[in-house]
Amino acid sequence: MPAPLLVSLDAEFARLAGELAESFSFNRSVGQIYGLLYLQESPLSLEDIGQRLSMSKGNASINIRLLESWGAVRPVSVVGSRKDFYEANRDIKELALRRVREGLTKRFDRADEQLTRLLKNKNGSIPAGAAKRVHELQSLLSKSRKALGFVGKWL
Amino acid sequence: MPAPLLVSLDAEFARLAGELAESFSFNRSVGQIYGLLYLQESPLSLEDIGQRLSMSKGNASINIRLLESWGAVRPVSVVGSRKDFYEANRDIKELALRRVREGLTKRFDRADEQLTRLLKNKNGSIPAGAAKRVHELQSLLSKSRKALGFVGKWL
DNA sequence: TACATTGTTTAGAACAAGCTAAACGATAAA
DNA sequence: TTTATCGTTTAGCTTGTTCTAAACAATGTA
Repeated sequence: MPAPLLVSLDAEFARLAGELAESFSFNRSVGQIYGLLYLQESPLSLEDIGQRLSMSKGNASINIRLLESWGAVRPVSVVGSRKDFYEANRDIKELALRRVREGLTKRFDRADEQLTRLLKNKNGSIPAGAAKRVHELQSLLSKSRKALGFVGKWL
Repeated sequence: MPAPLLVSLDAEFARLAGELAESFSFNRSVGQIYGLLYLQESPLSLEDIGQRLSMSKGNASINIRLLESWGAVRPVSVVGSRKDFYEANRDIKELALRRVREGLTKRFDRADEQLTRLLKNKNGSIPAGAAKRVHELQSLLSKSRKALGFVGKWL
């Protein structure tokens, strides 16, 4: 299938959003969907989304629920229609900050916990140097967790 | 192959590092290699690394060069041996900050550039609302780029 | 020079992610 | 109740990534 010669602003914008999403290790579809909704004046249905982005409704369904779970899109009811409509939460700053904070907090906590367990399990058979380095790591984790509270302060 | 009952601190720590790396969308091997080197008292050769982590030397070679390109490990010469030896750069804070800053700067710049080109190409056929939103985006990008200069200030 | 030792590259196997199309299930309308 | 219209789930295809094993290249040594 040859690429279309003239694409709409929406489609092109969604394409870019898909690429950007991929560069952040999201999948392409969530980026395209969010990008499409970001520009709309009014909410779109799943069917709209699938058609405009040439993607299956199954795929649209899965990824719109992902976006919903992050608070990146909101379901909107439309009178006279049984369909689900969605609109974008355009506060990207707030969205991104929350996601970064939550994601990092979770991983830092998990890492800290695992290191503590490791030290406990191997207790007695740990070379002094290694123990020191693990503790340095935990100290960095602790500082990082605290610093997360200030993320976005300059935005 | 059954999992060994008693694993060394090194091996277990490398395993955790591999998992953590995966959670940050690196590959497992770079995490394991860096984790292994992080704890060592003295540099290890490629062969050492492959053996201790049960990975092929080809894989070790590729990923150690990746780590080297990030400044996460340093090659160290050892007198009396032809082998390449490596030690970890343990300044994780500096490593992570630089990587985050560089990665984000690159992506922000690219996105900004693409948006500008988009507006130019589609000029005339852009709804007012859409144009406003694209400009809001660019404004956020600009602020974010400036904020990157302050990342890590609280660490 | 011939050989041994080391790192790199390559071919392909194994695996994981993402997507489509179709089956399915639920719900509202007739 | 039957039918039509939706969203969700599933099975399987495609694609990209990661890894191993083996071939290869480079370099030092005898």
